Amino acid sequence: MADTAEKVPAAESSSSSAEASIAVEKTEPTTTEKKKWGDVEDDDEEEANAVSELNSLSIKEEEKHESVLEEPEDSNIKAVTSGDTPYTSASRFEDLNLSPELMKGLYVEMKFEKPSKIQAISLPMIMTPPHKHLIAQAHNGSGKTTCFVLGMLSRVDPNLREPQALCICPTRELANQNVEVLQKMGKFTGIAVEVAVPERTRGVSNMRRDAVSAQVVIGTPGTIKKWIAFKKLGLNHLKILVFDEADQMLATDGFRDDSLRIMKDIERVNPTFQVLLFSATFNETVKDFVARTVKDPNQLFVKREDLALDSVKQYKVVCPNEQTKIEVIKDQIMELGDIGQTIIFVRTKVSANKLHKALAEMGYDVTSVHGSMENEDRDKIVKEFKDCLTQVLIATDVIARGFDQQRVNLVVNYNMPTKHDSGGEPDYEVYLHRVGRAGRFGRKGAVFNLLLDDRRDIEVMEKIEKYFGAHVKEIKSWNSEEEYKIALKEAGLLDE
DNA sequence: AAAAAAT
Repeated sequence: MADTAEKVPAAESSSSSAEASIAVEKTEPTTTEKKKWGDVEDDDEEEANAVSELNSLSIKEEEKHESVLEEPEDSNIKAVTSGDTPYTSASRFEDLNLSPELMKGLYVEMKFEKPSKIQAISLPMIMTPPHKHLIAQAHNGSGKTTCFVLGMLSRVDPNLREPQALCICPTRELANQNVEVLQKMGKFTGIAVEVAVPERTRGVSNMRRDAVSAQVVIGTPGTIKKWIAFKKLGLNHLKILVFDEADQMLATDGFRDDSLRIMKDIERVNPTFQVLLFSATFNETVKDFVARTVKDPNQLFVKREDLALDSVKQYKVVCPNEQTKIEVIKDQIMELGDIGQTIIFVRTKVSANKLHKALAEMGYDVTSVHGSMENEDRDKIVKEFKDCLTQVLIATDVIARGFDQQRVNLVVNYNMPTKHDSGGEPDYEVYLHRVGRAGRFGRKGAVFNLLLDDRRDIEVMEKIEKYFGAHVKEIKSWNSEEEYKIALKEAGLLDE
């Protein structure tokens, strides 16, 4: 892997004046009977509220300021602890007892100043014995990656040349990205990381490799399973297992079977290992499952209405037909000039190819990425985009989650995200994740939802608005350049 | 349908 350090998210905890005013209530240690996450999140009854007041440290937004930069971490994160271990929110990295090498990585390499809100709350929970499991929900772009990467680095023994931390991700892109973050943050620690994703060379010689000696392994389910099966990934010293995009990793239509299998394999060897589950979204179904699967976890969560990023303005455009969508892309989106990078999400791989071809034939410089491409092509396209060599990327939902590129200011939903099985119901989680590709760490951004002029699309959009309690403004004429300009100015992406 | 990856 080439050195890609500078593309790695580095600003997760860069400070702003807004942060100074955030009050963190340090509640006394709570002695809590185990509370299922679902009990609290369904804040339908007073009972739930009572629980969260009594048993949680509740970190509240201190004041609403009309700041231009709305930081996602300004909003409420509720914590529910399990057991009687006291946790104190870490307002500074110094509070965490990290090694000097790790501190240097944070300050010098990552250029962090202090923990973001989710980091301040979750890191003590991750690091304090008896190392309880953790389920953590936090906004897109709020620094979740740092939480578990730092968690892994701090819990690993650099002198033991055995795998001790394992992180499982839904896509190779995400695995690679997390590896880069870990390498950068752990640069001075001497901790090694290995990425477990399908090799370029699909073939035989794969399993002739040596057993992994790196302390940290990050990868996708299939390859990890394979390494375990072939005894290339020893589990004897594994003490921490991380699921990135955990709701997807544990969803029935996701990677549930693989994930459970890996968990069981580890549990057999080491019953006391710690599990960390991170995502911006956890729907009710997944939540229930998680509550039954992971025992007595500490829990952090965000209310659905607080989850939409205020810094990203959302718009909808009703297009008379499919062809006009392409014209919108061509005449409006592609002609915008310098507003940063853009991701155009489409529903299928075929649409990705079609749109790519259509735009290329009109002379536009775009690239596209989806799961049927050769792995090395995928890597290359994504790297080019991260290096800012390309401005507009057409993509399926491969990169809907987690993809961190701070210069993405505009997301276009060429197709709205819908669930396949339930008759065109909106996929709320995917929508939120797509939107989250813009506005990383509180930056400004905009989303254009291109709707076909039929009931289905209109309804999907309405339901999404209702679900998140967010207003999505309409661009009244799909071909009015002026309206798009106004929208972008409003979003803060265009000057006068 | 997409995603991972190979039973």
